[in-house]
Amino acid sequence: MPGYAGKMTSTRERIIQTGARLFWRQGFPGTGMKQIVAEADAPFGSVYHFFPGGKEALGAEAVRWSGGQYAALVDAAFADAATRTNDLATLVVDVFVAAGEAVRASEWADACPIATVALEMSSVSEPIRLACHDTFESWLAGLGARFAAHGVVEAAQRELAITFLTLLEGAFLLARTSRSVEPLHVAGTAMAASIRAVVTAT
Amino acid sequence: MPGYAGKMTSTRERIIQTGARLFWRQGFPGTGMKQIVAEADAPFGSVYHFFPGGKEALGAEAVRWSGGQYAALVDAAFADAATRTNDLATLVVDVFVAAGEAVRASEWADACPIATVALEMSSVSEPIRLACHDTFESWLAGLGARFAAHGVVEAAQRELAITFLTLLEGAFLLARTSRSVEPLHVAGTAMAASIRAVVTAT
DNA sequence: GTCTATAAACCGATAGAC
DNA sequence: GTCTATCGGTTTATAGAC
Repeated sequence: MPGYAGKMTSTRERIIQTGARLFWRQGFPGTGMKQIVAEADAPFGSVYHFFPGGKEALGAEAVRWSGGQYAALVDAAFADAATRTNDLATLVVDVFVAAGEAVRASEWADACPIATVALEMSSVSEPIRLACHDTFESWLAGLGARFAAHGVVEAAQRELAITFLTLLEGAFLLARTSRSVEPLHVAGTAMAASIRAVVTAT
Repeated sequence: MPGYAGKMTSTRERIIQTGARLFWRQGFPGTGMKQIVAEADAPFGSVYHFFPGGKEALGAEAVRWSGGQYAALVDAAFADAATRTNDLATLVVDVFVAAGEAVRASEWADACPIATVALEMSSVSEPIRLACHDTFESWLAGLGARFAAHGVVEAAQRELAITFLTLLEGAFLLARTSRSVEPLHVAGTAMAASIRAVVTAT
């Protein structure tokens, strides 16, 4: 579980990070407060001391924390792929393949850390929906900047970023249910096609 | 909620259809057996009479039922779009736009009927994961056949089908969290680019 | 097969001692 | 700020009358 191995400092941080990990794996309704404090090695009352808003407030905070962690992970994947190629279309194919290997390595359990919570809670909790929305938007901004660095014109940056995230999320879903990297590979090819379509048009 | 309005016959069918609707909206752990039987207007004991495997067995059955219903819905969307154009790339853009309007009309609540359950349960329940997997595969087969009817060569049919489903699922996720049809529109454009890339290559 | 009552465990949340 | 005990309600599942 890369990105979650950092040393845990305060009780509050330990609760957030443990919550983020459990919400990732089990979803929001599927994770109990009792399990969170138990695995965070914290007293039960602490969670309501630090999060007066209860489970909903903890969920929103955990989503935002996961978002920052995962952005760093994706950044690292891009940086690693950049050591092998400079062509953007080749680069994204490489990133999708790497994402597939990561999901396979987790035995098809760990893909996007917030997708499950987003689907479960977007029509139920406005604070959690907003946390997911803000997180996705921050990812899109990062992806757009990355495409810009590779010469993609400004008008196409956001569209390509949305295409990238959409393909990644959809492929994660199919990969987890099929226990196969095939959807990630196909998504990488599709992403390359979209990039080439934009580059050709300009 | 189109597709769920058919007359309900047996108690068993009523439980499956009500379960499917609630799992769609609230996810699997977020839906209680009590709520299902209450809304299905069935006695509580019936659910364990018809589903000795308990909630897990009902969940798998509900997923398979939803899969059939949704396939018919997507078929209808394609048929409707086909009254306006014969070009495959234009057709898929039309279908993605229509999907976006459907999600908007449900106030960003109803998108894919099984995606939430798939993410929640794929690493928890093997019967439910398999039901989701089989459902996705049946959708892919239907999409592949549709592309074949539009002249897509056999070697590219499955790849394009995966691209379509991946883009649709990812765009549904982003649309629900952002409350915007933008991801569906971008996904439609990306799908068109993939189709044109295949057609150009052959 | 239908339906009710209830078991046994768990849920989120709170009170209050320390 | 830490920790425990507990409340009231809910969960899945079962037992057993009809």
